Amino acid sequence: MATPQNTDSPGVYYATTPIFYVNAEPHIGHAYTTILVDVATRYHRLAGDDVRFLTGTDEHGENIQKAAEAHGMTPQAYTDRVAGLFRDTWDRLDIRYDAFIRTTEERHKKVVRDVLQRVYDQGDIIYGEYGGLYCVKCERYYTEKELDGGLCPQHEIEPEYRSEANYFFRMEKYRPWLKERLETNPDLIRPEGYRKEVLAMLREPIGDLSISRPRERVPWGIPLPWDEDHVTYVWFDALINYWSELVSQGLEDRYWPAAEHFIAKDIVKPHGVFWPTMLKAAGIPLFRHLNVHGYWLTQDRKMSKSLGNVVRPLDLQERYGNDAFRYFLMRDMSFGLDASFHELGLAERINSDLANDLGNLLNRTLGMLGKYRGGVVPAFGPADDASEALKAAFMALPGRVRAQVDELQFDRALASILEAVGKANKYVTDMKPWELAKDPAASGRLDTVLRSCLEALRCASVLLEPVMPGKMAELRAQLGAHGEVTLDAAARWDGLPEGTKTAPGDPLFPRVDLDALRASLDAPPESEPAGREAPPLVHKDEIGIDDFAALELRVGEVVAAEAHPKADRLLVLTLAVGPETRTVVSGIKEHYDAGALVGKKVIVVCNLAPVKLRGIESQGMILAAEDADGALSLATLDRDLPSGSEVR
RNA sequence: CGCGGGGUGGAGCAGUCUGGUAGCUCGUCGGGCUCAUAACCCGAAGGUCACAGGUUCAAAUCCUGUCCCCGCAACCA
Repeated sequence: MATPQNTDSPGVYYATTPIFYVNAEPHIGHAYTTILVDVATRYHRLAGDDVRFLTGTDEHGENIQKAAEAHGMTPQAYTDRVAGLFRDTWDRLDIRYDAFIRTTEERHKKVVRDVLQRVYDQGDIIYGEYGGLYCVKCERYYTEKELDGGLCPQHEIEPEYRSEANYFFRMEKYRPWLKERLETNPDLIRPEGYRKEVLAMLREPIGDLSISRPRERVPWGIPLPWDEDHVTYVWFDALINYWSELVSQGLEDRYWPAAEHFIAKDIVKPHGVFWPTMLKAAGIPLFRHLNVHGYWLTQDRKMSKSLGNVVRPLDLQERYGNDAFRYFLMRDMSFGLDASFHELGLAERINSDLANDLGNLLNRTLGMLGKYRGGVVPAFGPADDASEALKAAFMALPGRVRAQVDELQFDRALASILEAVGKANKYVTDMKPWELAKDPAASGRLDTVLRSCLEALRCASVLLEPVMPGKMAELRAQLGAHGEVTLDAAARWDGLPEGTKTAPGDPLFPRVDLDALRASLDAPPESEPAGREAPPLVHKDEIGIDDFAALELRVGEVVAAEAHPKADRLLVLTLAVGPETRTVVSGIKEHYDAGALVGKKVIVVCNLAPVKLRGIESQGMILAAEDADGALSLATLDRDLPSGSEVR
């Protein structure tokens, strides 16, 4: 599991989540990454490793500033509130993090400034002089490769050389080094697919990284130590949290090279490209692994706020229980791949694995123990093949689970454990303890069966502890087990002292009524749950009537519409505006079928400067309303008026 | 020819790196058991592992090509 240069600290495990951007409430994506790290760190704690788990919040930048304004709060008050929201969520999900870093904390800012200064002093941060070929119309830079015969591919004009008043990190300089590093460290980024993706990024110039913004425009940031008129921009601020928190506690020597970063696949580039080159420039050793997981999909679309399909983790936690929810997330996603989230799938998983197999094994075992042995743990009776086989299956588990966890195969680790639980259930059926109980001569054999089941349950509870800390503690409480909870304890078949009094309780995992759930899922959707406050509107600067009158809006009739041949989201519309015909390229392909648009009368902005979009000139734009979820509706006419009519 | 992921019994997935009788959960059908949360156990039906070539004694797995689906990027005047 360790890479060749990082074998120096095999028993040390420093795991991180990304620091989450506080412009929204925590959702399932945040929750999954964080639970994942919680599970991974808890497994390493079980194994006795020296573990540190860091999470936190990213609180700087223009968007935060705007969001704070929109809520009528200062940035500090706003970020305080949202950071608190994240911490509350993690508490409720039973996340046991060791440290929580906020990028607005002094201890973080200090380290960021130190690192910046160090990189600056050695000449890897440069001002202005870098610049590049800039197309004034696109308002962006182009690399020579992107240019079409030296001309901007969009506007076919010659770009000008321009240098911006920004600082740049000389990232490109480190590209060959990083490439070589990834080639010689095949598991630095894992799973494999994401390593390949980063290597693909490194095949072409990655350019230098803009790392500052003028402070006058974005005051909510960390000023550069050598130029207080600029603040750090995004990544040089955020990524350093993984290092700054340790430094602030004086723990970098103890934990650093053993860093395990966990991220979702959308931030592979910053973590796979920016971060390693930054570390290299700062003279800090590389992290041990970058571990990349996929998305949870609902209705096969990415979970996102704009789609309005956010599954709120707290809702599910309340309905199904935190432990069962964590179990589902770990069991139903193969690390690195996307997975589908369906409430029904969650419920089925709970019933089959947790209620029927594990919970029921506990219930039937304690039931028999109470009936036949007064609820007191017996010594083993004589051994037999079946009991030995069951024991062997469980004794092989800790090593197997450990290996699977090291490979990030949490789904398989859980399957392995539940497979052993299944064997225990079969063992009960095969041994027929209820018959042994009728035969006084079989008393010793009955002891063996009961004791074996008890040990199986205890071992399973220890191995499942990292995923379901609450329920597994309950399970052991019912067993009367008070021994230590370690990987070693899961590798013993004598962890429950004879004479222990068990304490049967309520079913550990009540079954979910699937028929009722199916019925409720099929039922017409309830109206939007009340009580969710609408976010305040963000207003633009006030304008005068003259500004408005500068717009030339007219009625246009769609006479033809077809897909843009070179773009996925664009339609090419041909509009009749009075006697004129115009071509307008519009980004509505996902919302309207081309055919259905013909004949519609829409509002056209006629005096907008024409622009080439993916090779086709658009002569104006059409108006549409867009809601918070991204749904579009074209502005059209209430009564039929001829095309060309002016709109005011 | 932008980058990447996926296509495996009715559903959802693992297995593919490291070829060797195709596996898991759910669902269906039949049986067993009765300690237990209508749970547990056994058995059956159901798959030409997207398609076509190739390598091999042997291919879901390796190679080549094709088709389809999905993300990302680009694009949204």
